[in-house]
Amino acid sequence: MSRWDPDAKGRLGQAARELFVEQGFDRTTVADIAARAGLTERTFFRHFVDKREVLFAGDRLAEQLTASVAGAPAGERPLEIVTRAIEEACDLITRDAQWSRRRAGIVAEHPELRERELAKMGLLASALSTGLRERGVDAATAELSAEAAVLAFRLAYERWASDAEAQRLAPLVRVVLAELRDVTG
Amino acid sequence: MSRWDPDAKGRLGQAARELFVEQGFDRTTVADIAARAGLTERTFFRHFVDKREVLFAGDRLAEQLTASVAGAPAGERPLEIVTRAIEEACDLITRDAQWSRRRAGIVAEHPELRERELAKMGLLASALSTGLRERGVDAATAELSAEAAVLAFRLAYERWASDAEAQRLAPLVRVVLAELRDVTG
DNA sequence: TAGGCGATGACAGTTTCTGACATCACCTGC
DNA sequence: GCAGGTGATGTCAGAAACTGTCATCGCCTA
Repeated sequence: MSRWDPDAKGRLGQAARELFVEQGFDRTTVADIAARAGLTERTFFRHFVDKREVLFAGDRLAEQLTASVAGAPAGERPLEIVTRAIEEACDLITRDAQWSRRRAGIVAEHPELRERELAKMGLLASALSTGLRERGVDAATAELSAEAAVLAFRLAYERWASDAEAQRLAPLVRVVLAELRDVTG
Repeated sequence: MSRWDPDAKGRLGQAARELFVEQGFDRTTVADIAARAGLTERTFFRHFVDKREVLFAGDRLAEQLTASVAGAPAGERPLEIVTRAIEEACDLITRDAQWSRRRAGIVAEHPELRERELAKMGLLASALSTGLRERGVDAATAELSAEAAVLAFRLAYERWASDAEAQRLAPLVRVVLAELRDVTG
């Protein structure tokens, strides 16, 4: 696998994941990743804006959430719409449970990765909020519903990742959302 | 003002703020900041862990929040405790309204600064959550109350910063919290 | 088969950030 | 007064992350 072989981005991602597991995020340089993928450092930065981004390439998530919100039945409460969109995404996210937990561990250990994760959550909230507004939901309700659902997802994901016994992620989102309702109610 | 004059950290912060306003965050190097403060780049990194941190040096915030939670009257609801703690912090944060708004503008324009801002919000939520648990609140309620209050603060702060007409920040937090209750209820 | 096009390489350069050691100002005990 | 300790700063070298620029490669098409 090198230079002109297909799926350079995928190979870079795979190489990065392997190296992060083998020797940790800090001690892996971008040059290491590129070398394992049979490419150069410069090419890495053409596919990923920075070194951290390789762990957050789930670009389709926002699109899927947007599509899910757009396809929700009429007359439903905004919070219910975005919550179900997130539930559907949960299965995609935790498809490879072992990697998901490993990845969560790596992110948890590195402040700069936690920052990026929070930023990505913010993007998801924006996508959901925009989707709701396009359905005619007023701006404040859209923003609050989206942020509340993403908050629930974030806390649920933390619990899921740190609990080796935990099975499916989606139900945990409902649990956290219920706790949020109790706390604010 | 140079080398052995007092308050090196303060001078670095002041120089950074001036330069960020004058020529933007990107085009200001750490060497520029240090030079204006009469110090060296190396000394900058002894006072701030990285270039971004100079805009987030409000270290006392977490302490003040913790103290505020610890001093709250017994028998109050957790959400009420953390909300009042945040309201008290609002006045500190917006003491210099002009700089607060300028700073918010700089942060909003730079993804890497938005990341850091979100991370700091996370630290505030952790501080509030810990404070609640030390009062005997169960872990889930503490976490949810803290995160809900910080979410309300974050959205309120966004609205305040982007609305030149907005006066005090604290009442906006209550408004957003009420919206959150409506949305989840 | 020539030429256009997109992806990659090569290379130099800037900037951020770190480690190691020297130097300076101040304070303390004698 | 002065030797020595202590904390803050300077100096220097260097790694690593990123960026700009131009050359090169493989493929596709006229």
